[in-house]
Amino acid sequence: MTVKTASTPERLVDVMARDIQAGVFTPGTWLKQIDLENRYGATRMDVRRALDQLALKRLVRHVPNRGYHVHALDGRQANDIRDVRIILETAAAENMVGNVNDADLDDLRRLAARFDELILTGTILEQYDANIAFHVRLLKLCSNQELVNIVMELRGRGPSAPATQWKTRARIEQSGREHFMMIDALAARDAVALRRVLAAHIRQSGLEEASVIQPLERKSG
Amino acid sequence: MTVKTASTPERLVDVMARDIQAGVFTPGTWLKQIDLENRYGATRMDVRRALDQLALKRLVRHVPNRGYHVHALDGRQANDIRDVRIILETAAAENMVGNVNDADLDDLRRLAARFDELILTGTILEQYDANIAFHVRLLKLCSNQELVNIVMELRGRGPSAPATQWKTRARIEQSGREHFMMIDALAARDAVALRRVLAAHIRQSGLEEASVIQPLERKSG
DNA sequence: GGTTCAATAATTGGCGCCAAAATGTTTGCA
DNA sequence: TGCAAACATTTTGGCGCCAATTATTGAACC
Repeated sequence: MTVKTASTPERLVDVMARDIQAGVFTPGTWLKQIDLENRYGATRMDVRRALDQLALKRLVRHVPNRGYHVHALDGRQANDIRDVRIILETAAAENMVGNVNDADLDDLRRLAARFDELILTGTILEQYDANIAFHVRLLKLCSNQELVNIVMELRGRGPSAPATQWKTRARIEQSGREHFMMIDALAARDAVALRRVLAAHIRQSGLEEASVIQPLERKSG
Repeated sequence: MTVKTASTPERLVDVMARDIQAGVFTPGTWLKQIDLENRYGATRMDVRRALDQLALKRLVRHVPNRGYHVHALDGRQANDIRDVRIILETAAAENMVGNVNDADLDDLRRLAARFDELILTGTILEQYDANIAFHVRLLKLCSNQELVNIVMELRGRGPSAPATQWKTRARIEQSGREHFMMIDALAARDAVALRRVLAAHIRQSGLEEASVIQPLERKSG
């Protein structure tokens, strides 16, 4: 009863990470190794290796002699991750504006349009994938590959699961609009505008709440 | 013939990572599993697990059926990592200035003084540890724990190995001075100055070359 | 004498089994 | 009937062995 087969065992971590992020396993769920090897058609050793790596990525938590369970990050961690993403992605904005060309813009318009289509017609998972595709393409404009890798990892760890992220139809439609606002800012080579849209998009709040560079929160007492 | 024993298998990755960063294994060296289990007194399974996690951290590279070898990052990666560190640590400067208190400053002065002592009397590894201790204490001033974690990881991955980092006595002495400059900036609650010193410290170059916020490099043609 | 090919030795990597621990269930007792 | 203790089942986790692949050595041939 294998739902998804990972062609290479190397990619099992990615498939599992995607399932966790997409909300297939809800936070707190205990991930039994037998279930996982059935579901993914993998050997026990591969499952254990993947679990270890997911624990290193903080996506799951390991309790000795009890197993692995999906890690639900508390509000503080979610806040911290979101702030780091804003720092990095807004820092990359200037670089992206400097690197973008017409072919990039065409690609991005196509991917943004596809996301908008799927708002109406697609499943949650399809929307998730289309959103990722857009953002990966966007990040590729940044010439700092390490920054891209870190942002991608944070995106996976943060509360970006569709289940928790796109709570309302209004919110997901707003995300679609923001995609086009990013493209417009890129086309205009307007780094400041791009930073504003990015920060707002990451905050998942209206533009009016977003400032370009916002100091981190103080230590909570 | 176990050189270092890892009390808990959980920490084997950390010990190995530290050895790689400290230059015990030079880049390119093939890490034979048998040698590793002898050196660290670990089982083969633990060694393999640690190797996998180090590969995930990009500290070693895996070649199927040939083994793992220490990964030497090219100049571009080193650049990218350094730039990300500058972005994150300078972004944290304001937060650190806002959080610091007198007890923190005392700790930092003590650790900075210890580093300076070890410049004269200590081994390279002792200097390495003292330097890490100072920077860990400094980073603890930042209330964003995720940012701290990422910076620590980058610090491990970057070209921060003593062998490559502190090429000259002049350079390591300059590092010691910069530690105190950071403390002075913190004591004065001067975030701008702290950013300048941090950026220069990470760049390992004189202050005159460092700007507060420097745009990332363009895509190289 | 140099090159190629084959046999040997060494190393990696996967697979499975079995012990230890924990959870859930049943049974006995007050 | 409620609680507690012992048993059975499930699940994790470690350990070792053996096959597959690669490096190395030696020999034969050109």
